[in-house]
Amino acid sequence: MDILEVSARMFAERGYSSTTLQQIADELNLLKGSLYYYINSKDDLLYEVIRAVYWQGGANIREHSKKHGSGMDRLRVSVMAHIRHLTNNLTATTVFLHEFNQLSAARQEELSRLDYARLLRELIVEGQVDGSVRSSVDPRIASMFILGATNWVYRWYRTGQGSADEVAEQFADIFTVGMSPVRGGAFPTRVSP
Amino acid sequence: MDILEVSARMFAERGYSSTTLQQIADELNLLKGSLYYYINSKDDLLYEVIRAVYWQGGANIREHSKKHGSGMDRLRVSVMAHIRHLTNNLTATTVFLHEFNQLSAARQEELSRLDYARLLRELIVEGQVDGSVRSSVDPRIASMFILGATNWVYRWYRTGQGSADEVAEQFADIFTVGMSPVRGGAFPTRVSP
Amino acid sequence: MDILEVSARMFAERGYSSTTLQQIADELNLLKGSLYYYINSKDDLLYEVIRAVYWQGGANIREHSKKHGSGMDRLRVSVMAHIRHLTNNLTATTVFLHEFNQLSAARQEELSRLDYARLLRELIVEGQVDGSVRSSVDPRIASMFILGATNWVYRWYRTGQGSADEVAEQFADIFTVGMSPVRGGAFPTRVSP
Amino acid sequence: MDILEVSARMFAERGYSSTTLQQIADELNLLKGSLYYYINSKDDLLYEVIRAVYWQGGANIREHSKKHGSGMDRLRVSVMAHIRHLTNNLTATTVFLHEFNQLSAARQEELSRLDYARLLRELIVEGQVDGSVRSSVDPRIASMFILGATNWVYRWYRTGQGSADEVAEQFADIFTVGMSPVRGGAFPTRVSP
DNA sequence: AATGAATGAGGCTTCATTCAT
DNA sequence: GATGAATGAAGCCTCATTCAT
Repeated sequence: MDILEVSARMFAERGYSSTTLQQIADELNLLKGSLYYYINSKDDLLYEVIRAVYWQGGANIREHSKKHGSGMDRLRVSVMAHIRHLTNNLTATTVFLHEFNQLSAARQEELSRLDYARLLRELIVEGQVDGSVRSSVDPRIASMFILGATNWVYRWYRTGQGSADEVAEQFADIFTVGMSPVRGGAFPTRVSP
Repeated sequence: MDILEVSARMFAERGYSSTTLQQIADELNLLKGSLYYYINSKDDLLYEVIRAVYWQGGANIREHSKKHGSGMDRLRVSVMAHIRHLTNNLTATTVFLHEFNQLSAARQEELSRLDYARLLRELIVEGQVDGSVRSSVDPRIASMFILGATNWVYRWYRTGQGSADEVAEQFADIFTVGMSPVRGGAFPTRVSP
Repeated sequence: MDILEVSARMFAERGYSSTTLQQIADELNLLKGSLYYYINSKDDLLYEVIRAVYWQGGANIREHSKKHGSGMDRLRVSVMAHIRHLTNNLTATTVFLHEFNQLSAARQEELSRLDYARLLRELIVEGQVDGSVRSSVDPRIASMFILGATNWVYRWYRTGQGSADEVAEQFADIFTVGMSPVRGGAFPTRVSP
Repeated sequence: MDILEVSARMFAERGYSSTTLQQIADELNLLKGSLYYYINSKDDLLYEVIRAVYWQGGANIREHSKKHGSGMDRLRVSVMAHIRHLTNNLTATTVFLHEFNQLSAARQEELSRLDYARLLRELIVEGQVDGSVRSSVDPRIASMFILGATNWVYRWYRTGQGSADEVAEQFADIFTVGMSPVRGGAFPTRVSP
């Protein structure tokens, strides 16, 4: 069934609540009412789109976070893998990040059990234990920093304008260096704001 | 008029298109139709909320980007100021970041003339010229990296849980160090993805 | 007060129910609510505009219909006077003819007591008695014929494009000749339809 | 679909803007919203009603204007046919003549391409060329004279009170005689107005 | 004489959903 | 598997009218 594909694309393009079942049906050469042979509700459609990319994304991060290496190494690998995953699934990721809170409270709750930020936070903490991450870093804030940066990618990355690998590497270089223990000298001077 | 305040709060809480004028009117102890004494359309309400925080935010970044110091210094200062601005305007920022694309194409266009990312990108380029930013950094990608991280703040930052200053400093420390020219030695070894 | 003038003009231009009190107030540099210092209701405004031109028009016809001469002579004179009256009062006439049936049933009834068609019909009948109007003419149909022709004038006559007198004379020539007893010969041959 | 029929009747009876979709739906035993399964907007409903009778009317006149005979003969035939057409389509004609200017400017424009008055004017001019119409007649004014008389019919003609044929003949007799070249003598003396 | 803030009723339109066929 | 006709609830918006000041 490509109802999910079509729905994902349209939700991504014009937003969940601005997409009508009529439009989805048109795209599928079906009548509006006929959709209900396949779905139970518009809500379910959104849920399915989000759930799929959400679990895949989580599995992807988790898988890479279990590789060998320091905390920092595994953080780097996991985030790069995450960026590749979301650039490979741009429409679904867009829907996920944009329309998550259109889901019912119960479903939002359900999908929050797999907490991307927590996965990253744990890697940072492990990095601080093994010395690969600077101890002055606040794991909670830093994990949100990285997650925010990656979750913004769908807003500007367009296939064809530079490879996803390049983005992943640039991102990783910045936070890897930025969170490493200071080497060879003083910390950069602060400029008072 | 606190129609704007009330609207901003409700748009932030439940989304623009899930907020009804009925609900806004109820909150203000007005009849639905009475709102039209103050506004022209629901759309205008969204526009006003977004426009205000958008211009303030831009002015704030721009102002700080003109201070003295190296490109990196000014980048650090500007981003920290931006974080303080958005934590001080959480609801409006939420509406801005979540509902921007519910605006008419014309209004999106209008509000895109002031491009936050460009402001940051310019500072990065200037930093590369003056040597305060590592030359291997891609200004376009790095500016999006920082903007993404800061634009995610509204999703997890809640007043009372750690100060905004702390967030700003942690963020700045990471990208400042992360984008500096390498000091005293080799670049961290890449882990193949 | 030129509320009546302004209203008449706007009713003529965009129709009674498409004209809002807001628009009328704007034109008068008043606030919408302030109109109610002068009027009782929008309905009254329409009524006043129509009543004025209606009575004037009726008085005008009646006056001319009492002059000397044959029935036909007086019909001619009255209709020509009527045409001059309505071209001199184009906006009010437009409102009268276009919006008459937006009036309440009671007011329509009231304004129907002065029946233009009846005035014309009586002249035609008198003309048949005195021999100035062909006896084969049906007075009821002929009076409607003339009234229709004149009541259409407001739709195409524009000040400046030929004088009203010219229109009046052309009209009068046609129905005067057309309703006269046949002279000097046979009636024009009918073409079967 | 008898949505058009019902709508035409109600528009004729109480005017376009005083007719609500609620009333139309009630008449059809539908819910208000259900109408939109059949129509796109209230405006379209008006357009369809008018367009249909408008084209039919134009085609009817044009067809008869191409018959054989003098200009006057064809004018007579065409006008008589027009009267029969409008008496046969009283409600639609009423809507056409009363609500035409409630249409959007674009649609008014579109429907003005077929200009009834022009068709009549051309016949009059041809009549002047072939000698069947008096040369002193102003074709533009005379065509409006006839069109006005016929366009007024819907206001007073009621089925059952005299046949449409009778009306058509009376009308035709008046303007036919009235516009013929003078026979056997002087023009009727003018009465100075 | 006029303002300004509201009211309240009702209008057009949209849309997810249902259900007999 | 799918259609076609409808439902029903709700949404945005308009506007004549009121009334305290």
